Amino acid sequence: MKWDNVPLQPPRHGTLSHLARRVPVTRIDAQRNVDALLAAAKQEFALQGVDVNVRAIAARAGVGTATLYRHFPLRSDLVSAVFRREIAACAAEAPPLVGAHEPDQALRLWLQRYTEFVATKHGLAAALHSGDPAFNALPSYFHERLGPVLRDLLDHAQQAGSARDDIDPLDVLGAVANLCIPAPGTNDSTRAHRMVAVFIDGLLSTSRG
Amino acid sequence: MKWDNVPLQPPRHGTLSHLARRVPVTRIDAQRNVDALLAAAKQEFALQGVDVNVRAIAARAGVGTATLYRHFPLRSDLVSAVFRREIAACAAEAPPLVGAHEPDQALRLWLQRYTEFVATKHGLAAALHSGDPAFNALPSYFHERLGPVLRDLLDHAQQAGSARDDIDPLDVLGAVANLCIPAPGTNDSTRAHRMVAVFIDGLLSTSRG
Amino acid sequence: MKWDNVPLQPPRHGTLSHLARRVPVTRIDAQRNVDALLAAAKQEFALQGVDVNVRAIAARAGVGTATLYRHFPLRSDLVSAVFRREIAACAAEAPPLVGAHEPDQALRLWLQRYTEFVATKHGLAAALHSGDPAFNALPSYFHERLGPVLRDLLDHAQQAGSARDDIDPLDVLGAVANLCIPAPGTNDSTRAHRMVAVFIDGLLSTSRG
Amino acid sequence: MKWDNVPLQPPRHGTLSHLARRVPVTRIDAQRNVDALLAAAKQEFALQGVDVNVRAIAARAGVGTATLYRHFPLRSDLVSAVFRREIAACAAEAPPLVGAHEPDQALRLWLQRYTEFVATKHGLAAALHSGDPAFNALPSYFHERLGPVLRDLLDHAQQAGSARDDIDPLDVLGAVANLCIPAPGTNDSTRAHRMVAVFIDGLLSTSRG
DNA sequence: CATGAATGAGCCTTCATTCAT
DNA sequence: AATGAATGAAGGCTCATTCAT
Repeated sequence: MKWDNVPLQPPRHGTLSHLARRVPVTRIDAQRNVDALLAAAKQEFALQGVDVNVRAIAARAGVGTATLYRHFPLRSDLVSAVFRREIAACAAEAPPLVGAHEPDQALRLWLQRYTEFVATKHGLAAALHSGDPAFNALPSYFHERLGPVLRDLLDHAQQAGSARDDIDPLDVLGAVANLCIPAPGTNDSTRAHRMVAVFIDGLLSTSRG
Repeated sequence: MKWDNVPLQPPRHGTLSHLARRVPVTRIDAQRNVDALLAAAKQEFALQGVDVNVRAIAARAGVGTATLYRHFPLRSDLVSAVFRREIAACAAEAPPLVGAHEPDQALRLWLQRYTEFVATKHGLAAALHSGDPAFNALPSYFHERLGPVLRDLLDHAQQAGSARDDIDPLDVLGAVANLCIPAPGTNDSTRAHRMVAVFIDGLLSTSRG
Repeated sequence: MKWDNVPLQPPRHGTLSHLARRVPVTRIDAQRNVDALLAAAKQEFALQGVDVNVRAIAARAGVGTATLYRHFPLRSDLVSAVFRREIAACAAEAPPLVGAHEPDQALRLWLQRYTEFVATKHGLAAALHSGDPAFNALPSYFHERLGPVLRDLLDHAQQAGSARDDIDPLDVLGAVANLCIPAPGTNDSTRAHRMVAVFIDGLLSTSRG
Repeated sequence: MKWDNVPLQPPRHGTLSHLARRVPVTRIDAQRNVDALLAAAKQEFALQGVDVNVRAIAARAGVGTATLYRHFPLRSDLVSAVFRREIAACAAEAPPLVGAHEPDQALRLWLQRYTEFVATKHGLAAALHSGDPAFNALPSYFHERLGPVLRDLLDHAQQAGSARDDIDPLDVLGAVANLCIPAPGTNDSTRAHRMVAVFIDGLLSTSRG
């Protein structure tokens, strides 16, 4: 605990020989392990879901379990890191769509893109709702990155008059993620897209009972 | 000789006592335990999900674990038993709705009723997708009971021209169940209903992109 | 069918039936259960060994487990009862052999008969040595019935000069029983007899190192 | 390690440091646990038989149960490891005996040595016949190591004319092991040797009925 | 006397996490 | 910084035995 309170930039006086050790450089081998872990985790997540055995990930990465814990103390840290780039890419696709399509079509296309992302991460949506405290940090991460994006798309569609205005984008994010959970025993990759399409139709319908 | 013992034999003709052994009489204490187990399981399922610790259920019911296994050898047996009656009740609500409402409204009301049912069974939907073989039998049970019901409601709405006709009722059942999975850390009982309402709007929208 | 037994039941008129209850007779149905249990146990012993699941025996006999316990409080009671008759038959075969054969041949033939008996009782020998206290009473039962028989056969052979005289018949009984334990994974019904034959050769050899 | 503090990009060629990870170095503490487990298992096997409670072994070794599972995933792994060395030692005693004694005497002495080995492993023979799949690999291990040895001894004795030639060495191995099973409730360490002596006499007797 | 429901101790096994090397 | 050995708490399940009906 004490080490946590140490100043981030401790005073350096005296000789220079001890300075090198103070410099927080990422060692190359450490970085290699991080990369290997991310690659391994991504594969295992796809194969067995995000609640896969910790040792399986470490084994695939060719490192010890403690190494995994060093770099990713929380399970959610690992999941976040694995999907961070793809989430960013997903978010980055919105602006071009807004420029190239009508508001409702842009919304439609982006949500299908988001579906694509979630549906291919087997077990991700399920894990997000597992109730396991280890994943507590994940939803907020998703929300922070994708919430504003969807808010924007919804705003445009609402202004165009084609989308209902009583919906929280965060709810939509969660709902679509839920719809990506496959039915047990099935392996129909189109089902999620079809169900999401229905949901989007509902989002874009102005007359409702 | 046996004949000597004959007087010891109480008159058998005219009674069914000699057949009673074959009749599987439900003991009242056994029935009491079954009831206690169902009640306990229902509570624990709601609190911790259907994959709750077996001992927790038994403890709450005030019985030994083996007693639980005697009456419900498979986990899914217990889950089925817990939800069987409610599923039946859910299915039974459809005919009255068909008689009392327009087709689309009947569909809408029944799906919200189904939502009510699933949403209050915390962890049920998640467990259905757990991949645990113990739950393999559950989805088919749901489908067998509720599939035809929804098929009927959809048929009516389709004939009335208000519902799309390219949707499998089983998919709808699964999709709505998925939408009932609560967002982690939240406890918004209305969220599921709101998301399902959007989905229903999509179901009932004939013009789509 | 029970109706088949009906003719066995004579008409019960008279008024003394309430006195008959005082007479400690074995009720017919009780005897029927005992018989069914013995038959069932014999089959299960042969199929799965004497340490077979208690419920399997009761189930095959068509009675409850408690009924089994009532008649055979100890596991060994059941085993003893099952084999009692056959053991007696085995013992009874000795005198004729003594009369009809040379001493060594009588010994040889009877031991092979004993081998036949033990070898067909799968798991019996193993159970006798299981160390389970439930079987503590069994060996003495075997010894009491068969010990004197073998003692007699050995005495004759020793007097004829063909058998060694430094052997306890009880040890021989145990040794032969041990030799009847089949090699794991094998089902060679002749192996026990062959090994016992070697052992008998040793018993009957006077010159030894 | 010093090498770790060298330049951040240490020269890898010419060294094996990058391969070191692949080399399964046996940690001294791990080895200590393995030794403790083997010692504990040996004692527990002798006291309670090889199907003794896993926890008992771990407790006696002073380690957690999972540690036992790490080093010996299968029960048979532990049993094999415990007896492996002694079996090898037993096999190794044959050649000297062949060189120093007459063939029949060599056979006799070695079988008594084998008896010594088996007789002191209480419950081993019984476990070999337990039918538990965990022990399936054990008999073949015994046979592979000791079968050829006994085959050799028998060949010599047969060529010398003192041993019968119609016997499979594997059968002898099993028979002698069986003879080592102690009579229940007894603790006569000489009984096995005496019974085996008789069996050997049979093996070495050429005239038989 | 018969029943079979109830019991609960006890077993094996797995796995996230920590710690000595 | 990396390792992987060690941990021990759970959890599921079985089964001999007792007890209420």
